[in-house]
Amino acid sequence: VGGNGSAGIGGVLAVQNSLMMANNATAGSAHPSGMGVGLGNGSGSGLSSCSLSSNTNNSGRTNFTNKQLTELEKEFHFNRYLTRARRIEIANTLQLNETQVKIWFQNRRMKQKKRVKEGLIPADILTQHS
Amino acid sequence: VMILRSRFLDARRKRRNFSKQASEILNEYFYSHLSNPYPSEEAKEELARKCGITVSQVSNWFGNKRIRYKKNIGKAQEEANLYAAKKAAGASPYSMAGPPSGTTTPM
DNA sequence: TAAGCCGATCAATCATAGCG
DNA sequence: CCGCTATGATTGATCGGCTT
Repeated sequence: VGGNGSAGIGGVLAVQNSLMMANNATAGSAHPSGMGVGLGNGSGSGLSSCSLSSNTNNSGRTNFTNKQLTELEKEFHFNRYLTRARRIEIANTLQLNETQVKIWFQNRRMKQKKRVKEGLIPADILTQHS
Repeated sequence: VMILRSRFLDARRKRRNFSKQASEILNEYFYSHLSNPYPSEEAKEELARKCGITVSQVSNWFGNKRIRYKKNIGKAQEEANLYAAKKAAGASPYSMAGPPSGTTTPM
């Protein structure tokens, strides 16, 4: 089922492994808000070409490698927020766009917030207050 | 290769289908608000309570439902539509406005 | 004015549950 | 017991709104 055409053998393969786990705190604020209505949408996908070292699927989804995810996680624990310089450095090292690194951190923050919210994951290191 | 492959089956995808009743409640809400199937945070909390699941699970359910509903339209989905029509007839303090389509959705 | 973040959602995919 | 479909969860990326 290899969904994606990840190499058949001896390739990168790799399915969602268990690369998660982290903790932290920082509460945010949740606010409801009115928004678009109705279903429908229509993501305009205008993809084409691009066969560089980006492993994007048929859609515009990038499949990060374990290495990339590991590095991002490591960096995240070090700092949940990136500075422009750091972002550039990481993007360069991992061969990703600055935007992808930025987005990854944003999603990661949300993910953690969610975990703290319901799940009890926490403990978080970095509670430097009171 | 493929080694690593999910070391330990994380408790994440170890899902358990929601109870029939929970699905009833969720579907009722969904079809009763087809014109805008986006429950507010408060609504999600209440649905979560009634269904005995978490708010995230409610969000996941609606997310999946919306997408999968679209991918069908014109299938058993319309059939499920009468689901709401039936229940809504009984009690539905919500407003049903413009349904997805009159008859058949040309496309 | 532009850039970043948040919150919600989308869309594709994974992995398992459940039924025939 | 096996194969297939239904369904819950994960996640890179997008959208609108607000802040800096």
